[in-house]
Amino acid sequence: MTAIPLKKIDDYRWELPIGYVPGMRVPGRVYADEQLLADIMKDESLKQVANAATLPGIIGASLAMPDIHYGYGLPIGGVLATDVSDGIISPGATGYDINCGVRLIRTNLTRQDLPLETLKTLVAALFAKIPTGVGSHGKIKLSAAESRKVLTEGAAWAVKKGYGQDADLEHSEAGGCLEGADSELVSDRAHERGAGQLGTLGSGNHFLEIQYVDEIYNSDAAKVLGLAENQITVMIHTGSRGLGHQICTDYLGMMGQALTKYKIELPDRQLACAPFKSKEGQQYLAAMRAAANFAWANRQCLMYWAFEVFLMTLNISPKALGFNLIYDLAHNIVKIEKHQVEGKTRELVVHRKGATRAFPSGHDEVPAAYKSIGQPVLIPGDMGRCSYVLMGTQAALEETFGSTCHGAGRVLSRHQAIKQAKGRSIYRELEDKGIIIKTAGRETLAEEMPEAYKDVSQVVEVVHQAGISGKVARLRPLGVIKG
DNA sequence: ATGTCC
Repeated sequence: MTAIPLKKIDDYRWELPIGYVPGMRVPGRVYADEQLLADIMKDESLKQVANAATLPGIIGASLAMPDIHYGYGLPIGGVLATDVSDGIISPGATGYDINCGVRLIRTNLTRQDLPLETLKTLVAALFAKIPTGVGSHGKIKLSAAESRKVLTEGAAWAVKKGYGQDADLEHSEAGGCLEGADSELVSDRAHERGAGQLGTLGSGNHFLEIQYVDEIYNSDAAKVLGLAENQITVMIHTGSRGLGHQICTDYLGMMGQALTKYKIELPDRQLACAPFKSKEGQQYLAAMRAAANFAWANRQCLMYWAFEVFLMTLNISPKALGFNLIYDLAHNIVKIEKHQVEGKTRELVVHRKGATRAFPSGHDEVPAAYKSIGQPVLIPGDMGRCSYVLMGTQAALEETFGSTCHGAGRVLSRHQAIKQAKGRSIYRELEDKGIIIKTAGRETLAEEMPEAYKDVSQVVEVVHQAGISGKVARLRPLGVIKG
């Protein structure tokens, strides 16, 4: 095996020099400590970081967050920015689950309000109400006309239908809707797959979790977000389901042909792309935005049903419950953003694939309520350990196009995890730690067991120490439903 | 992630 020529910049930054892969236009830059780096070097993800550095119009560096692992084309945990004038846009660098993302909800409850029996009842009720599992269908069956509205209006569609309130939209990245979505550029098959899946959780690492605030690192920021120790929160992690997956598949096909048409040479066809300004590039952008809007509507519906379950199960008033959205963000998406590049403002095509936007205080796109502290960054961990709330920083804006990590990142493949879980009861192991789980299938529980993931605390420590986000609070799981 | 192989 050839050694990877990584150059240490400091304890948390590593450079992958131009030349590691032929045709690199910029270096790669990896955010990691030595221990995480050892895991990262076990798979081919650094090669994928280098491959992305060959893409036309790439700006700065091909970036990798500490939770990177091997993915389709670009690693999960990769950030790729290109210039709108001469750069490309790539579905493989965005990911199959378009606008996979996280939503965090605060409540007025504390841990004491949820003794074990109440918690069990709540988890069972959530599992009964919210469809989970691969291919699951929800209670909303969208007509063709309604489907088009969802794809252009996003979370606002759900709020208009009564699933939530206007304040939810203000507390969401992009207000829960990207302008410029075009439902006409979404295939019939994608529409069909999405029609029955609005308000469903899905499978894999997607979850709905009841948590409590276990530790506060920044009390001023926590106060602005409405978080205090022992408070109950709810986190929802899901995306655009079969609809986004189908859109990615459809456009990967189109981009494969675009490579020939636009004479783009790549080290890996999984990075298939088209010039941003080309017809193909613009069509993918508009379809990708439609999928992103579906995902925002999806998380909005799920939040509303969770709200109903809490009200019914605990038999309290909405006011007493105080079920308010703190923030909702995308961690698989392409955004057109203005950034400073060598002292000049340039418009960039920012691909974040398993990476979270982390804009600083004062930034235009941070909700008014959080302007003083910066954009909330939500980092889901595995179901046995913890999740984090961070905030965006100026350093992130300057170094990583305003980006940070997105989660723990797998260390065991699904297959390896199933093998290691043989003969064990993961359910019991978690219950012994006070965590109540309900999943559609035993296999998901094994695939998603805590040891299948890196320690999210270590990942978060890297981005905190590197300064590309700041720790605000740690959340511990109490009850989880999964697909 | 994903009607985990149209």
